[in-house]
Amino acid sequence: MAVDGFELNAFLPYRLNRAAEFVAVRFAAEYKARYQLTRPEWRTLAALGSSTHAMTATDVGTHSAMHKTKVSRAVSGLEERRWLKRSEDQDDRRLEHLELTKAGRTAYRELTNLASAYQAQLHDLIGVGGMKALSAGLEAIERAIDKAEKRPSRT
Amino acid sequence: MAVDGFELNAFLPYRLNRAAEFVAVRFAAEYKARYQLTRPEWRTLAALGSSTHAMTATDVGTHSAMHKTKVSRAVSGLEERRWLKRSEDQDDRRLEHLELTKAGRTAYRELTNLASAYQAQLHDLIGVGGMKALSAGLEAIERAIDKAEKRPSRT
DNA sequence: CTTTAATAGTTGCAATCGTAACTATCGATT
DNA sequence: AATCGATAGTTACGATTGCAACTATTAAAG
Repeated sequence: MAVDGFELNAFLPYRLNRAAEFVAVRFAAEYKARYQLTRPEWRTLAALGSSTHAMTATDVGTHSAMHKTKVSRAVSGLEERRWLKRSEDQDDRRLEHLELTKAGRTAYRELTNLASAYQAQLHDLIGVGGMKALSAGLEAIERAIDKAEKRPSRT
Repeated sequence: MAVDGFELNAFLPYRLNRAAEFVAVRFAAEYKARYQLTRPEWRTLAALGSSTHAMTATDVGTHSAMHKTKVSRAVSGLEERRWLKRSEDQDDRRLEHLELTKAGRTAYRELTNLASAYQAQLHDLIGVGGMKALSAGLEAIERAIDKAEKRPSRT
């Protein structure tokens, strides 16, 4: 269709962004309405809530692909709500370990109910096949991300 | 792994956003450095450049999943560079048809070279299988988006 | 040890964003 | 044809963002 060899509809960053935005907007509207949570806050809550052990802010950033200042502010926000508490690392006092409080875990559980319901809607929308393919494709990217995180890069 | 039934690593909005962000950041750095282009500007340029006919601002917005104010500003930016020209619709004067100028098409061609090179890198990074799966999955979402666009929704 | 480089996290500030309100125009209803 | 509701696009303004610079701390190099 294009004169030269480039096909925008096959260009991954464009397609991914479009899909991610489409899918995120509706869900964000839900938790924003119910909890006045911002996107970075939800993503931080999710990262912490899904982890069995405490994480540092940097961990949250790499796990969610968020800029460190975004994480920093989200952490402050969640702390003000008393959904999260920080604790200094004894060996390395630059680090702070982040953990959800009881209230935070409760909120997380409620949010995951919303999330599950939304995931089910998406499932209906794109079908089992689409879901499986997407999952496999995202896994491939996630492997690449992990690989890239060993050899560092500024985010 | 999670206590309840929710698995963040299987939650589509989170995964998509993460992947999209990872993939977009590196590419954005390239065209920002070479052309001082913002992301919305690149996306608008891309939408127009890949289309055979003129588009309205609304078209650009739905095609790229960008908010209309973002599109509006990106259009102004591209117009100032003289990469894009507007023309009023004769039948409906609310509409303006957007087209790239010669300079705009040239820029688009240069940008698509960058894009192709980047796409090749991604291809290497995630492999043929990952690429195919991802493509199939994204297609499923894109179909869903098109469907959703018939029955409207505020973006 | 002392100096230097690297890392974790925060913050000031300018740039960007999205909501809501606005202008202008069109189509439908009466 | 006057009114009302919808749509295209813009803009004012408060909120959010990311860059760069900063503090504090640790690791590495000499």
